[in-house]
Amino acid sequence: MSMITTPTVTPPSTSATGHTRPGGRSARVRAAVHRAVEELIAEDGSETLTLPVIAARAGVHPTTVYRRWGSLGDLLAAVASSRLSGDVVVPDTGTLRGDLERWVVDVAVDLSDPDVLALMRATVGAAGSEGGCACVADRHAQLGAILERETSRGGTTPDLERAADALLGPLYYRAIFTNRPGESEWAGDLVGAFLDRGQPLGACADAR
Amino acid sequence: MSMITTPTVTPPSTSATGHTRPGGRSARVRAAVHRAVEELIAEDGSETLTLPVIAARAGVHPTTVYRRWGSLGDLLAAVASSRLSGDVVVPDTGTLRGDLERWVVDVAVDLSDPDVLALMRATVGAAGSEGGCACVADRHAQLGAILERETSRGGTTPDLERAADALLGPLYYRAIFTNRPGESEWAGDLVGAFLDRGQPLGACADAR
DNA sequence: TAGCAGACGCAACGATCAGTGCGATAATGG
DNA sequence: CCATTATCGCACTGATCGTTGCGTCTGCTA
Repeated sequence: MSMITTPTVTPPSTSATGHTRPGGRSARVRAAVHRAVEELIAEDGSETLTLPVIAARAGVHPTTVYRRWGSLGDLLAAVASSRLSGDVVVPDTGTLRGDLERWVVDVAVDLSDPDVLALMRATVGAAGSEGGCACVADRHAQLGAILERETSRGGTTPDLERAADALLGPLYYRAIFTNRPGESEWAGDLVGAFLDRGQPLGACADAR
Repeated sequence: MSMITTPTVTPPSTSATGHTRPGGRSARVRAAVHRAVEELIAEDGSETLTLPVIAARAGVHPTTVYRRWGSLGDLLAAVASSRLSGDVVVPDTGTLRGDLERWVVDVAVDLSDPDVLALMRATVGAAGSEGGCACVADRHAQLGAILERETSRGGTTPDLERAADALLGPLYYRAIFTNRPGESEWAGDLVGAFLDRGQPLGACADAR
């Protein structure tokens, strides 16, 4: 097994809300609504984003959306949690550095998509702290899996919190609070700055 | 001069929109609307946050809010830019490390306020990328001032971008995407991890 | 002090939203 | 294959939003 998928939920196929009836029509409605949310956010950027508009785009009655998801925040959190999960697999390059570098670059590439950014912003704004957690929960789990595998290799691994601070922190900070999404090159340097801690001060600017 | 204030705008006193008439009534209306936004966000957390509600809380006619600020996103960006600026001064402790440590702790304390968090989340969600920039523009300028002063002392300073990634990144990442706002102790360690780069891997977890 | 112009309040309009019973449909389990 | 029940569509209502035109007020300037 050279690739392990993310250890989050989504076990079988469609993965509805996971409660009662993940059958055919419900899954179809869910997919349509999710796609409508992504499309609308990609177009208007969370302006004039209301439940009736989403329902109309999805070809679904507004009542359905109100009943299944309740509020716009919950719907956005669900869409974000579903969209931002599962599309990044954790590679196994044999070394911790290689795993981190490839994974960080993948995350940076994903974060460079304006649609993903708009979805994350809207989710954070409408769903509060739980929305923010929904955006990065999967990434946190992936990072934990990478570190855990290094542990199973017998290597010494840094703390998960520290790794999240040093890697996820700059990535998401740049994505949300600045206009430069951060290129792949810069993301790779992030891993170097985190792992290689023997360089003198000031040499980090051109340490590549 | 032992303290230098932030080098952003807000030169004289009230600082209206800066366009034409910063006089008495306009400033009063502006202050009332700003306070209303902060109060409402602190209470309901950006749920049911609309312009008529804000106007009613501020004791101002909704038309005024619509005409002066236009959209909810612009209003939130203005409030955030005003609220998140000027309340943190850049101390001068004599050393780069001391300046950074005190400033980072101040930022962490400010970010531990739930009201500030709610305001930032709402701004990011409603105002898009410019809203995010408005939230951290002042902090970026303060960090630049700290580094610039170290340069004027003759010391060698790290890159501003790197410093923002290593300090602002974890701070705002934790504030927005997690529920743990990050204590002062942890914030101080951030500076150490950024400046002291001679520790072996894995020792950072208990490097305090 | 007097005129000017920007800023505000008022009232009204159309449009849309959020929410609620009720019947119909289709997916699940025996 | 059939009963059950979760899920969805439909029609409807009250409430609120966003916007506009016009008159008034007040801060600025000659």
